[in-house]
Amino acid sequence: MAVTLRDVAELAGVSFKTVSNVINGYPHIRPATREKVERAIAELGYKPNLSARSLRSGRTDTIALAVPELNLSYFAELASFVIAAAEEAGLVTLVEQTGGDRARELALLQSPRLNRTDGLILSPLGLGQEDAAALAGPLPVVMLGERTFDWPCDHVTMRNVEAARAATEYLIASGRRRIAVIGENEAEVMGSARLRLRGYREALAAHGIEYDERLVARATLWHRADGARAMHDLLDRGAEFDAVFGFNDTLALGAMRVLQEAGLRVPADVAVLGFDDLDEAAYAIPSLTTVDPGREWIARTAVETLLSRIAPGGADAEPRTRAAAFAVVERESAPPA
Amino acid sequence: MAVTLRDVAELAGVSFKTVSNVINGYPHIRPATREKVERAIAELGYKPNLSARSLRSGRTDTIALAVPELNLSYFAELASFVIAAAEEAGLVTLVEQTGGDRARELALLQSPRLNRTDGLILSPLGLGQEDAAALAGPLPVVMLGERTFDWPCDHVTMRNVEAARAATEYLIASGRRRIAVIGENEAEVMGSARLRLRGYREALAAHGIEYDERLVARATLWHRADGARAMHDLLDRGAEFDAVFGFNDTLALGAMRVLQEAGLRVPADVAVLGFDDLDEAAYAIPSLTTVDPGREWIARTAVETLLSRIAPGGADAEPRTRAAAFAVVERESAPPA
DNA sequence: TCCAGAAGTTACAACGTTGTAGAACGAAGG
DNA sequence: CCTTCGTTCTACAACGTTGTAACTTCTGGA
Repeated sequence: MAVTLRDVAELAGVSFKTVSNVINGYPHIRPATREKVERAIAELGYKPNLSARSLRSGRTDTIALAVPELNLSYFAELASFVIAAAEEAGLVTLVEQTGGDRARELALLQSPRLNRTDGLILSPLGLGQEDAAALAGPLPVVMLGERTFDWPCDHVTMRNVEAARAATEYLIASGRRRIAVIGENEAEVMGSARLRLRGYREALAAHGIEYDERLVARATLWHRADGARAMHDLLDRGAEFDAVFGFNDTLALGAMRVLQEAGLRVPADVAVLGFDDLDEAAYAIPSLTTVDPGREWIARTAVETLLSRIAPGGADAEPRTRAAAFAVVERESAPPA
Repeated sequence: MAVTLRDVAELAGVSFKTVSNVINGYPHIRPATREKVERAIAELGYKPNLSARSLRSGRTDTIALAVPELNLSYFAELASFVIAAAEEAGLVTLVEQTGGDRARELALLQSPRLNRTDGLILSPLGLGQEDAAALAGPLPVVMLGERTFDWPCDHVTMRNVEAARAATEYLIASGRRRIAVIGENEAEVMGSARLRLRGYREALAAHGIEYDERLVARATLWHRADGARAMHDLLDRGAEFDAVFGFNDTLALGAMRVLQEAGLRVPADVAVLGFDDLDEAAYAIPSLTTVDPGREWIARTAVETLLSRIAPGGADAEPRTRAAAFAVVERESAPPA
């Protein structure tokens, strides 16, 4: 039913292998032959069967991208960049959602689905050191997120600790002293939450401000609703603070909403600072001061790194870790000093 | 290098076809044989080669989802639901971004990439009636968006006209008379913009309010920045209005931001109403009154529709159109009467 | 005891492509 | 005119799976 190489070959009056050669840019073909073949291809509307091509050649020209959830804006924007970068390189992207769940992350790594893929970009939340073996397979994997475990794969990451420290110091520099944080999650062994908390604590320590556990609000998932809930917790328990650092923008925005519902003014009474620099942050009211973690660079670099792994001989290189530059983006919710 | 059926067969001491039968759930297999085979599969960590399976069987267990951009929150949330629904049905989702560009939409429809796919869910912006031929191929396509053209495929849609009319009537009922709209795009022959504008005009007409072109602001893309720009246009040209209806939430949020920058109070001076009910809308300040278009239902129904097309014999059925229920979600930016 | 039919297993041929090896052809060099 | 060597094209064999059809081996009824 579908048009095959043989159909094209017959119409062009050549062997089907010659058609294959034309398609694959084999150099030694007479211009006249090439033209005949190309005309036949156009006439029949031939499209190569990619399953057959993959089976034979081993290449799929497809990558997988696995994120916790696509309706977390950070991951949506990340995915958008990854897909665009992959497309530029001629690759299609298959998107998986893991829910940030260790079991689902592991299941994905074992899944035969990935064998229709040349590599995986994974943004893990649940995996730990004990899962290193699951990554040892032949499939190239690029991890998004700090190299906190000794996993045998490339990492493309943001500078969580440094950025969180810079963000906190920005608040301190603007005169805030009682800085609450939202997003701590002790279940996460070594993910962003822990690293950003560390940066926060380093900043406090560097400025002689005591770490106060009462200012730390938990949030396992990082939706707006979780930020709102966390802020309610803080308010309910009578915590006193003059700034809030949300471990991501959605948490910060959820919290900011609750602050204003409670009659507190942002930034007059409480400054709010986020992390991610979502498109949304610039349009919030007040606009959200936040950390730009270099999302686009991360996406492009992840694709690039994966491509160089996939390339012949690329599998042998030592695992690399590359970190994006970050910047505090000054806006209304936390004005500079 | 990879483990194949033959390796498993050898270890289990059966023919490789028997292994295939076990994997495919063929009923007539002795329990003892099945167990031997399963043990061998587990021991070798066998995973079927999906390219080979696709080549032979014609099925790919993959669907493609094409949206304009994943960093438009509406499409991110939609994609999240589609991927989840597909996964429940055992399908993997391949995500494409078209930029809402007719040429790229057409290119995708022609692309050999889709032959590694059992079907496509497409959210078109640029296609028109003249492109019907491009849809006539063998690949099942489910369109998201009103059946404004006579395309030979299924449609799963929101009730754009009715919902926009209801939204406008909601504003009218709350006492607003000068209602600006943001998002008109005459380049789009018959997309959401046109339909929502029609609903708006119907509502005005039904209440004896004259349609005033000066209250209509254009926006080709529907990012927050476009909403902000459109609102600047309205303000710059001295348009007088007591309400704004953004054709989607991001436009409305961008506009709301500019309104407040200009010193106008929402909703006291100007009511703002959006369309989409993004997660974000509930946390905006003020929270955004909007239309819930039934996004999750649309996503699930699109996957379901595509599945029934893919199923044997499904190709023959008449094209169906199914529309989601909608609801105006009352929030602060446009309080009820 | 034999036979029919079901249960259980296997052999073989595709699916459409690319890699390898080599055949046919022509041009250049002696 | 023969040899050599590139150019151009072709034949054949995979890649790993599933569909078809056939072959055994059982089971139960006459």
